[in-house]
Amino acid sequence: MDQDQADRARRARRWVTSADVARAAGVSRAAVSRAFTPGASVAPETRRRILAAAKAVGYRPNALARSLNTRRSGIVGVVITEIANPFYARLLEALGGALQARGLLPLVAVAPDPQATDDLLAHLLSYQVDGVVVASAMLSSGIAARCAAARTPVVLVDRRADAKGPQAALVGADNLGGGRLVADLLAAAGHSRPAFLAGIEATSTSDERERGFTQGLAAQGLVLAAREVGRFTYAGGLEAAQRLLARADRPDAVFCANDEMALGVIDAARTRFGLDIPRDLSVVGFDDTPSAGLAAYRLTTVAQDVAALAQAAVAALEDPAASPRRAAPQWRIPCRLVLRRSARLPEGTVPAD
Amino acid sequence: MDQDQADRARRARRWVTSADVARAAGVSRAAVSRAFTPGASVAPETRRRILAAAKAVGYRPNALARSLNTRRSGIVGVVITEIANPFYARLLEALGGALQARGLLPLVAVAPDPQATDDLLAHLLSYQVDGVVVASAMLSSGIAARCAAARTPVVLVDRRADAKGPQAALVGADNLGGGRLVADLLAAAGHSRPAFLAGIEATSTSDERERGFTQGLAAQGLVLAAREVGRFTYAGGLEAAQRLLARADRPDAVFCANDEMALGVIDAARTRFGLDIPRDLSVVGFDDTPSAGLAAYRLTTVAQDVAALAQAAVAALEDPAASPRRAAPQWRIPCRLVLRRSARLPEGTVPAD
DNA sequence: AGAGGCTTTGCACACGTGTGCAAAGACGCC
DNA sequence: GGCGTCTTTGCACACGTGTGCAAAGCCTCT
Repeated sequence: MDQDQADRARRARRWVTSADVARAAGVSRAAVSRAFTPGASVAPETRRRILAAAKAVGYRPNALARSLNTRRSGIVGVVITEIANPFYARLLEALGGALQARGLLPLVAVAPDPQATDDLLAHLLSYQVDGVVVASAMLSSGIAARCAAARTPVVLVDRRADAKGPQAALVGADNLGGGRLVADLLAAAGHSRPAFLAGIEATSTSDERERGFTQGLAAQGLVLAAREVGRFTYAGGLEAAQRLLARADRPDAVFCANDEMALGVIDAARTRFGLDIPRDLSVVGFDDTPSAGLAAYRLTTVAQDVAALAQAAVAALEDPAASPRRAAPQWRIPCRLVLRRSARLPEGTVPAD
Repeated sequence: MDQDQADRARRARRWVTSADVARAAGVSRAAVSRAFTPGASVAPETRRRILAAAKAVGYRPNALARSLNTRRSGIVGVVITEIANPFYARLLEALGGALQARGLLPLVAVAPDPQATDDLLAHLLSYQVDGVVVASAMLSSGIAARCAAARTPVVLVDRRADAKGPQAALVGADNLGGGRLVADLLAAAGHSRPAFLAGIEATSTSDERERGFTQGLAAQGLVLAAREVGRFTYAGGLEAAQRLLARADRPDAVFCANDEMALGVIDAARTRFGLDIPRDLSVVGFDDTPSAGLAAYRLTTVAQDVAALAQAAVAALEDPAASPRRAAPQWRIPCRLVLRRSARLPEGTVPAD
């Protein structure tokens, strides 16, 4: 009696376990485990009875315990900075959806700065994550080696890895192609003095967009008239425009490495130089952020297919070839030009809105 | 010899475990465990030797196994919808930071719609999360009961729980106070026909902001001149403004339940009615989204202290009183008015930018 | 009816860690 | 030197689940 009472008191503090269900359904604990494992060998009638008993006592398998011996946690680590940046916010949302569609869940680490990535990644790794998605942060060679040792697939989204050490799989927008699209557009609209506004130097996204742009211009017989750096921010765009538009040979078009800087350029052009967009200056951005569609801007921009990006990242995770090795696989998602009104339109084209 | 070789082969596929470290350091496995537990009883010299050995073999404790018998996973479930909404994106970023500061990590579930919340929450719960933060989704009474049974603290951010069943702790901005701030501002600026643009009916955030607004107006001897609903979206704001501004007794000020709708109202007022903001119409938003600061809008708005919101949510999680019970504790974070140029300024006040 | 094959079930071990308990060792005091 | 106290260490069990293996049950075919 006393023993029973003590037992009851202890039970009350514990979770409902598979043993409770087994007792309730009159089967062994192994049968309960099998009832919750899709392909397992259980008689349909037994499974039904067990599931009913489980529902009655409010049982759900403990994912932690399950992970411990299946060696699959169902968790994917995600390292990301500046979620407040609309592009990364959309990416995270799409990534979450893509993971959930496969029964996975993202364990998110917000990196205050790129240096913090290593510690966070180590923390994520201690949860035996089934994979890691690193967005907007460098991957140090040290941590990459650890992932390789743990046989944990790593996917970099829109970033290139540290040159040294094992390479990780890479998923990203086709920045080169996007840059070329803009070059073609500006050339077709008859611009002659195109400028480029970079984000942060030595960033793969900014670099690739620039290379694609200049290559595209060259193919059309044009050269870059000016170049500035705007740190990927609105304020940076304002400042860069100040320098860019004060030049004697003012550019007649600016391609910005992201939308936020493009909005800054437009505002500076209007308020500080009294220019009309796009009559006096064409401005093109990158990302197709929500603000780009606002009536006051109607920014022509290059849209990334965020959903496809997320799908590819998850697919790369499941592909064993994604685990760090010598030859790093790459997935490149095509970009799409969104024609609005911040850039002069070539003959015969119509804006999206 | 053969046995040893087979053993070695199996080891190669396994993770580095505490037993490996114990062997390397010449101590028992228990000592290794204690070396990694801050307050545990180990001789300093022994701990040093063990940590050195651990570093040498590349050992990090398995968080899953640890969670299994400490009953603390170090994971906090976060249910959130529409991360793409800048306010929730900032919230998630702040939440991640606040959790990490306490050694916790957010396991994020993206709810495609409020109905999906229950399944996702159940999934999160199976990972024995130490707590759950629900943002932007209702909490059904069924799942609330399950959390209570599992003794898992639940915090609702900016949402009220289902009226029935156990209540969860609630953290949110002081929406009533925010609404009153706007009422006072508009009254002080001499407006006589204030309108309100609601987000989604029966949403606690929209309702509370409206109540604070109308109460504040009443205190100043004013009444609501008109009221519309805009679904919290830019497009909804455009449409609502269409109806609002076509009225014979056109309002001279509109308070919108969030910034996105406010931007829609401004754009509709300018492009479809040729109004000047703020000469012909004052517009005020809520949230202080990044777009609100853009030069083309300079939206006067009510800023929520997102960092404080996140801090409070984490604090509420750690407070045992936050676990579902009869009396639900509430945390209310004060709001701050950000004066820009989309609303007429009272005498003697100066805009923020 | 009996043999053979297939399905279903339970036992027992494994996953990697934390921790109560007791034993062993170190140290100071009389 | 002996005793008591405090620190340090190891044993062994617990956490909750999955799964290989063998036993048992069932069906079919001869």
